Amino acid sequence: MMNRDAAPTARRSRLGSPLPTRFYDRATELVARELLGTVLESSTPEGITRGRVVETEAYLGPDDPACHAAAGLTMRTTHLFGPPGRSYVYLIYGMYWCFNAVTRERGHGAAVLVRAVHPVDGLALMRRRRPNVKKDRDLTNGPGKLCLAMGIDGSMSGCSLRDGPVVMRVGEPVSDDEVVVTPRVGITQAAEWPLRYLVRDDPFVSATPKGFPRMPYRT
DNA sequence: ATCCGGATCGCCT
DNA sequence: GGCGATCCGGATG
Repeated sequence: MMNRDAAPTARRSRLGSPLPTRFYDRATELVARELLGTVLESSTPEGITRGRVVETEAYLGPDDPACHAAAGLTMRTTHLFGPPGRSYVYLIYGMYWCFNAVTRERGHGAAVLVRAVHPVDGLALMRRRRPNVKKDRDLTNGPGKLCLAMGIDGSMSGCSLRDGPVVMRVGEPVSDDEVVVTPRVGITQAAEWPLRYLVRDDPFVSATPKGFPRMPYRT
């Protein structure tokens, strides 16, 4: 019983270094694009899981009506307004966690939501954490799903992504021609803004809603 | 394959 | 008081 579903086949190469803090202190759209191909790692008492990032969304800050920063600095958005290179993990719909990497300078309030990863390590642990999932592709093809599979929750919000327990590492780069851009999923404000980035043809990318335009990536 | 409602609760108006 | 940066299961075509 190996690879019961299609293909957890992301390259199992040497472990990359944690991304430097300056990686995050740039335009959020660029960080979202360049986060594709990096490796998200989570360490918990149960073990380590890793996944290759295959889908992200940029949330630009106070002038982006879909971004939590648009509501100003509140208790919940403390870490969103913190320094770049840290996690911002928040609860949605009262029951799911969403993982973000904070971008820009401290106090700006921008971040990149990781929407899907392709499992690289700890697949057995991911399956154990999601006992009702039948096909491996449903383990991590959504922002709430990947947090469940990787054991990421609010206690990890605000952690340094160089020190853990959640770490982002250098991975196999994704070329521009593999990147597809669409509007962001599940929002009503600024619903047309093309700020979702995904790796074309990766089976772990979440579903693109009907009617969404798909654009090539243009620098 | 696609659509729809229910779950569940912290946060903001 | 109402609404989410969602997920899942059940109904429908």
